[in-house]
Amino acid sequence: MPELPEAETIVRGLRPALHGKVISRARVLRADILRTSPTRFRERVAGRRIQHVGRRGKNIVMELDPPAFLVVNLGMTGRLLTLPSASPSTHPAVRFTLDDGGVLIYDDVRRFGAVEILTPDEWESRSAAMGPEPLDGRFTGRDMFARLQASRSPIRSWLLDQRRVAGVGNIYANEALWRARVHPARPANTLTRKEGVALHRAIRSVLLSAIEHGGTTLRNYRDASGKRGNNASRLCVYGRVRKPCIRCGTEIERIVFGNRSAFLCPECQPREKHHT
DNA sequence: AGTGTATCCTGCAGGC
DNA sequence: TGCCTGCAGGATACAC
Repeated sequence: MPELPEAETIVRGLRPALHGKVISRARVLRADILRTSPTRFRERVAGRRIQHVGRRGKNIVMELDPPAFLVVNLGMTGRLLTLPSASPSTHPAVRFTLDDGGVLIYDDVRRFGAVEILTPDEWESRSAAMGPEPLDGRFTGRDMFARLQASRSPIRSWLLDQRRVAGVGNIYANEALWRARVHPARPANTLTRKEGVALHRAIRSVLLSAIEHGGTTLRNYRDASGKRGNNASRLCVYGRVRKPCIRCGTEIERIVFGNRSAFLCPECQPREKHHT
C-alpha cells in the first residue's frame, strides 16, 4: 500500500474537502471492508461532523463529532476518492454522502483494507499500540538505536513492524536501508550506533522526499483527487533487480524473507563487514 | 522472541 | 488467443 507518504498525501487532499462537513449517510457495498456489521457502521457514522482529518502511521484518521474516529487503513490497493475524481472508482466498497452534496468513496480492488468507526477509547488504545511517528521530533536517532539493540530480528522486518515505527512499509524500508548502507537482513542489534543514526536520518529523508513528490505510484495508488504520485522515478533500489546501483554500478539483488521481497546493493550493503 | 507459512482478494505481466 | 505461474505498497494468525 500506501505507506506513510501516500497516506499523508491523501490526507492533505482530503482535508479541505472534508473539514467541517457532516456525513449524512454511508452506503456499504462491500461489507468485508468493515470490522462490524454494515447496519451498525451506518448508524454510527451518520450525522457526525468531520472535525479533523489526520494520519497515524499508514492510517487515515477522521475525528468526528459527536466524538468518534473514522479510521481507514488502505491495505494494498485502497483509495479514498473525493468526487469528481481524475480516476473513476472501479471497486467502490463504501460511499459516504456529505451534507453539502459531496461524495467520498473508499475504493479497494483487493479489499485488504479496512474502514472502521471507533470510540475514542478504542482509537486511543489502537494508537498506543503503534510505534512513534517517524517524522515527529520526539522520534530521535538515540531512541531508535537503543530500541534496535533490544531486537535480533532482521532490520527490514523491524522497520515493517508498526509497533516499532509507524508508517514504514516495504518500499521505504528498502530505500532507507540502501541510503544508510545497511543490509536488510542484518539483525537489528548488530547495527553500530553510526549505522543506527544513519538509518534514522535515512528513514526521515526518504519519507519527507516521498511526501514532497506526492507519494509512490507503482500501480494502484492514487491521491484523493485520483492523481498518481510522482515518487516512483526517484526510487533507488525498490523494484530495481538486476539494474545498476546508482552509487556504484553493481547489480541490485532481490532476496526474499519474512514473506516479502527485499532489494539491495550487495556492494553498498554488505551482509558482513568486509575489510578493504 | 523470532521465523516460516498461510490467508484474505484481484489483476497484471511474462513465458510458452 | 489462452493458460499458467509468480508477483504485488499490508496485516494477522498459526505452529515450531
